[in-house]
Amino acid sequence: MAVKNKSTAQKLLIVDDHPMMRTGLGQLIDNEPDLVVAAEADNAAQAQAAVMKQKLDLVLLDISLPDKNGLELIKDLRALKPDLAILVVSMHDETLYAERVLRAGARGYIMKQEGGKKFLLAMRKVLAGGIYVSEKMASRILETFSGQASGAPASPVARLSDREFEVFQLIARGSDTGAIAGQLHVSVKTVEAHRVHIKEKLQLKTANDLVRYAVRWIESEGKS
Amino acid sequence: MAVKNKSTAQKLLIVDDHPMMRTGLGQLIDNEPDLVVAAEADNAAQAQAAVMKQKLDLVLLDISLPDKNGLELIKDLRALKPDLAILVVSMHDETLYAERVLRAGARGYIMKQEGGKKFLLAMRKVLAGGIYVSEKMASRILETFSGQASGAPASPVARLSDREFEVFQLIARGSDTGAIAGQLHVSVKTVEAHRVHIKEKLQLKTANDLVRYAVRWIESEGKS
DNA sequence: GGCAGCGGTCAGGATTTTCCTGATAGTGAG
DNA sequence: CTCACTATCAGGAAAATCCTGACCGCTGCC
Repeated sequence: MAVKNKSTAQKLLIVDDHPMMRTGLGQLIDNEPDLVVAAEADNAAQAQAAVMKQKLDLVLLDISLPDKNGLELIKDLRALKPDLAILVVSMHDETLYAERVLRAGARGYIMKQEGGKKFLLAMRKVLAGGIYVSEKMASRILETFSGQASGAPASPVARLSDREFEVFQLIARGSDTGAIAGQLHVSVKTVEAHRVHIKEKLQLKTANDLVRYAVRWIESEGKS
Repeated sequence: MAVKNKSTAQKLLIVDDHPMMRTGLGQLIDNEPDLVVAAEADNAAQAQAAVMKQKLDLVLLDISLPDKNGLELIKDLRALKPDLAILVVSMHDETLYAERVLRAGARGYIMKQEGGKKFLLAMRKVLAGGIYVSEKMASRILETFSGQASGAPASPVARLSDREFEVFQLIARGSDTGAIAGQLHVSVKTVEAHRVHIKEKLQLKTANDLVRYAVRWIESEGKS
C-alpha cells in the first residue's frame, strides 16, 4: 500500500458483493496518492452503516446487490447524505440503467468492462462535482432532454402519447399486435403505426427490442 | 509483486472481461508463492490464443464473455488441450450453471461472491486434479446421480440442452433469429428448431412469450 | 382564417419471421 | 439394437413487420 497524506486524500467507499472486484478497485485506488479506500461493503446494509459512521467523499456502488435493489440504495443514501457523490459501477449495459441511475441521484455510471484509466477519470470527475457517463450515453441523454424545457425529469416513456402508451403497456403484458388491435377495437395497421412511433420515441430498432424494453420498463416501474 | 521461483510455480490464465476483476484475482494469485498469472484475456478469442501459445496449468474462466458463450469456450479449450484444468468463475448462481459447466468439461465452479480463501482452495483443488464445487452443489449433484432429484423442482430453464440454453440467452439479449444463426454459425432453420424446443420445454405459445420469458429470466438470474 | 404540426386512423405491397411438417445423423441408456 | 434426445437443415404456408403514403380532427400561431 502506498503511503498517503491521510488528511487530504479523498475517502472512498467500495460497495460490491464480489470480493475480488473490491480488491481490484482497491488496488487501483491505492496506487493514487490522492485517493484512499476508507471502507468496503458487500451489501446495502453495510453500505448504509459505513456512510453513517464516517465522512466520505465518494461511493463506488455496484447496483447488483444481494439484499437490496441498487436504485433503492442510491435514494436511501441520498436521503441520508444529500451531498454524497455516488458513482455507479455496473456490468450491465449502460443504455438500460444509466438514465435511471442518474435520476435516482447518482452522479455517474461506468461499466465494469472499462479499464483503470477510465475508472480514475470517472472518479475524479464525480469528485470534482461533475457527472460521468460514456460519450455515447451523454449525447443520447442530451438528445432526450433537448426536446423539453428545464428540470422535469423525463423518462422517454413519458413522451409517448396516451394511445401509444396504452399500446406500450399491452406489449409489455405480452399481447401480440393482433390481440392489441382487438382490445383497442382498431385495425392491426393502426397498432403497427403506433408501434413505429413508439420505437422512434424510444430509439429502438427492432420489434424485439421493443418487447424487451417494454417488459423491463413494466417490471421496474411497477415497484418503485 | 512477490518474487517467485518461475520454474515451479503453476501458470494460470485469467479470462474475464472486467479489468478490475482481473486485477483482483491477479493480486490474490501474486501473493501466493506457488502460483503465477501467465496471461490474461478479456474475450474468448484471446483466451484461445493464450492457451495455444504457452503451456498452462489452470484457466480461471468467467463464463460471461462478450464474444462467445462460456460453455462453448470450455468445449473448445478442451478440444485443443484435453488435459487443461478449467475453473469457472461466475457471478451467476451455481444451481443454474454448475452442472452444465462440469458436463462441458470444466473441473470447478466458484462464485464471485466468494472470498480469497475459497478461491485459493478451489484453485489448488483443481490444480491437484480434483473437482471443486460448493458443499451445497456437491451434495445436490450427488443426489441427482443417485436416483431422484430432490423435492425442489428446478427451474424449467435447467431442462434446456446446452445449445438451447445458448439460444435462449441470446434471445434474452435481444438478438433476432438471424443474428443468433450468424453468431452460432448455423442456419436460421436450426435456430428456429431450437426455439420450438425451448418453447415446448418452457410451455410457451408464441414468439413474444418466449422473448418476454427470456428477458424476465435474465433479469432475475443474471446476464451474459 | 389559414396553415403547420401532431395524434389517431388505415391500406397496399415488399420483406422477414414464425410456424408446421418432415428428414438425417450422432450419442447415450437400457 | 432400439429408443429417446440432440443438433442440424429444408420447403412451404401463415403471420408479423417494415415502408410508403394517405385522410381527418384538433391545437396553436401569425
